[in-house]
Amino acid sequence: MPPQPLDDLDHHLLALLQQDSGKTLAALGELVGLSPSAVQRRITRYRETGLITRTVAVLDPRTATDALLAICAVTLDRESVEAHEEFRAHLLANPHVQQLYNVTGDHDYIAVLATTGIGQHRSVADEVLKSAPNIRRYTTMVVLDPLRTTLTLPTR
Amino acid sequence: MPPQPLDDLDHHLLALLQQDSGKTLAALGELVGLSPSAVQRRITRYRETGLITRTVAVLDPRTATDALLAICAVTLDRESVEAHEEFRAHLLANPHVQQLYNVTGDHDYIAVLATTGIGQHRSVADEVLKSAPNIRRYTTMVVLDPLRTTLTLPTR
DNA sequence: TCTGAAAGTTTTCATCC
DNA sequence: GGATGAAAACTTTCAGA
Repeated sequence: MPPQPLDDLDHHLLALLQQDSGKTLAALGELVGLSPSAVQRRITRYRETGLITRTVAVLDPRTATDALLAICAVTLDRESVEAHEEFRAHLLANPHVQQLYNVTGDHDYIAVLATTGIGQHRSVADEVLKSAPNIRRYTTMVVLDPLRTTLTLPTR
Repeated sequence: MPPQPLDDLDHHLLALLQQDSGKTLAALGELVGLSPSAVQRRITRYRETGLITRTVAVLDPRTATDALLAICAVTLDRESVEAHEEFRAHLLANPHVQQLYNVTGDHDYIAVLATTGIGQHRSVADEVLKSAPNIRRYTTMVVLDPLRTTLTLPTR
């Protein structure tokens, strides 16, 4: 799948779709200056090339049933490939791991845990972190306010 | 807007919609055991109550034009309300700030910066962090691998 | 009050130019 | 890239449980 070069209209469309994918092809076309069929062709291409992986509904963490977010910085006690693989598999198996990043610096991983409250957080943290293999240490930061939560990526 | 209690069907629907909002009402109805119109009524309610804030297209950070993610932990040098307000406004004004959380612990904020490469990252980091008000210190962790990037929240 | 079904409208999809 | 017709989806309305 050759990652075709994007033109100005693509950048514009992708920005719009990342803000709101519920617009009709006609509405999108009006905004970017294309016919609905041209918009449709481009969106189909984004999907086929894997640029757009999925479209999802976003819940408001402030409205959602007492959503509790926590950010964990994790350092492994071994740097072997197997240790990392084990750790990743363990965390990715848990649906409460909303995000997981392998990062540079003092920590190896940053994980975002999403639960419905402090009670659930405790049990998930126990299961996900305490029982995870190869962890040297971890720090948990409870989210007091999710000021912005998007997955928007710039395309240029 | 009364945050109406959710029943089992609501939990099921919300989980499905957070995974893929592209399904048709008929397909969703089949999965949860409701008619398309009943499904639509519920989804409309989620939107009206603000539980679902938007539906968006998700770009693959690995496929997207050399997307570079970085996670910054920020500590402010003053704990005044004004200092926090200033800092938040400054960061939220920048579209490259993909996520921003106010957290407990040694740091005050965790920010996720999304750029198209190290060059853009430098300029954004300069603009967003160096010129931000009230920052005592910050640490930047470059994302080597975005193993999971969702905004999925559990509803129970 | 919520569900299911049907009618009317809009959007999407596929093929054409 | 634009346009058209067919298919599909969504929205609204209404009657029943």
